[in-house]
Amino acid sequence: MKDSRARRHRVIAELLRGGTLTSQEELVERLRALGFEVTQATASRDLEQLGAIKIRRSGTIGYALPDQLGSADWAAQRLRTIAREWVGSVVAVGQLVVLKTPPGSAHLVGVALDQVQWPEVAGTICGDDTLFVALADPDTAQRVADRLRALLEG
Amino acid sequence: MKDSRARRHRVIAELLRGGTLTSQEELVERLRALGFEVTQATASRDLEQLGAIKIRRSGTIGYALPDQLGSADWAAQRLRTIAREWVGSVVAVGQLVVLKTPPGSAHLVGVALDQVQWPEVAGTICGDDTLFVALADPDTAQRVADRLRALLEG
DNA sequence: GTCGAGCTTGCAATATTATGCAAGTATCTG
DNA sequence: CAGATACTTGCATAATATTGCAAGCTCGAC
Repeated sequence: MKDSRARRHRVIAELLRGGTLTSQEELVERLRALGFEVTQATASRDLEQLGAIKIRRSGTIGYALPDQLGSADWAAQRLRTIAREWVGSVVAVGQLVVLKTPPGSAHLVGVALDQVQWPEVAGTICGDDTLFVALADPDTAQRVADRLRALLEG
Repeated sequence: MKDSRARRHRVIAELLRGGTLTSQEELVERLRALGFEVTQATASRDLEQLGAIKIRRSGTIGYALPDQLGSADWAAQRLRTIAREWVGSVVAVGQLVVLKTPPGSAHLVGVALDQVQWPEVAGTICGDDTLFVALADPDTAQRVADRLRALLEG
């Protein structure tokens, strides 16, 4: 039984990538199905060693590797939740979209926006309560502003 | 008591940025000190709504906002842990550093490496069991390779 | 082989988190 | 204002996760 832990970790990393692990008990079961007999305590330690994080997105719980935070649906949901709570206004001006937030909260929105990785978005920069989103041209800015506004309502 | 939740969320976001929250109970206490009387149940829901994640780095538990994963010490520790387990060899060749990992695990290492954001590293690209790290020139490559090797031993 | 140091794991108990439900509040409609 | 609807929160409890400890391995030195 030499270094079964390394193999196990490799498998866990794949499972995490799959993105459907909702509890350590579930991980234990999945591992058992693959021939690894371990307990939940070990699962806990394994997840720590892999640097896995626990995230919750509207209702469901899950473990993930840090890089998966950019994964499309999770990022989109987060942007939606965050934007609804924190964004006061959305205005397209020239090639920019300007968002207003409560004081000190622009950064929060900026990060969520960065993480969805919309291809049109060249970059964002946050002040204290204001956020600039840089687009290629006024048309694109208009489109992105519309999409953001839709997000706030939908 | 109108929309105290929005204010509370703002405060929580700041506390998260501080980076020292280790449990929801602790969050409740910190909030109480700031004049917000809520229970752990609410703290749980608040953290979900903010999209906070739970991370563990060698020993300590903590909550964070997703963007803080890049934060220096956490990223460094993760790289170290990951590299030790997954990196087989480190070779500098010309302006590249080439890392070998077990099959399928290169990506894991690549992400950890991206996240530490070493300034010399121009970029990384991962195959299945191989990882190229691009540097400006052979000298830099040599230095980075050394640093990586030090990480594996230390 | 035998001993010891250093790891890994399970067990069991503790600690922490999540959530169904009901009560309390605000909001809207007429 | 009355009634309906939608949110937010606490309480209590269920569900999950973490950890001290002791047992069992592995490896290297003698």
